[in-house]
Amino acid sequence: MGNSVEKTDFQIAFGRQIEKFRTEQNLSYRQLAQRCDIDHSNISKIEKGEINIQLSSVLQLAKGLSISPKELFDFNFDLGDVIS
Amino acid sequence: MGNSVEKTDFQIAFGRQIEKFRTEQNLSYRQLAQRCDIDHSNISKIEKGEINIQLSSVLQLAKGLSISPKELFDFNFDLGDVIS
DNA sequence: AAAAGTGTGGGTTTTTAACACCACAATTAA
DNA sequence: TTAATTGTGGTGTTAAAAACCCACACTTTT
Repeated sequence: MGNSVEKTDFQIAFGRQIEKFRTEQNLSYRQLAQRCDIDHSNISKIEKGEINIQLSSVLQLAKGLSISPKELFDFNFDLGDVIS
Repeated sequence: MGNSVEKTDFQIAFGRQIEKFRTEQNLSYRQLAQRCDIDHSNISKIEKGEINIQLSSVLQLAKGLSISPKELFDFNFDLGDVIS
């Protein structure tokens, strides 16, 4: 039932970044979706850390938010917590 | 024959970053592979921009190179060139 | 009140990367 | 010379992202 994919802390932190930039710009899921060619329902899942997106999607999100990919990763994250 | 995935400028630029950090630390593919749980042959492909890796792999690479994910994206890239 | 927009979740199909290998030529070290 | 290491390709399997759709309760706008 439901998700076979686990949420990782990194995915969740990344998702929060997307949400932060999206809300700063007063964009809805559907509006951002239109700008970056990602389905609005998937953007919801990305923000909640439910999917492990690819590099191409990172780029699309950066484009849709008009920021550099680097800024999307501008958050604190402890690499020591990475399991494998 | 060969690759179904096209190299994008972004993948290539990202790959160059990996190569830069890896060579700065005098690591071979196999040495980096050991540190980040990614097969050495795949690291070769990532550096050449041949694969569209996932967020989890970005994190593994950052961990293997002992740098923040943000630094991996610290390169110039013109979002205006993004097609879709 | 009606219409439009919102976040959210479900489901299906197609695409594709991760993964775990193997093989080999060239280089470097013993 | 032999052995080890390196970068580089190829392959088949499997899990999951991406793309697409829809539906619904709730809020905002008209």
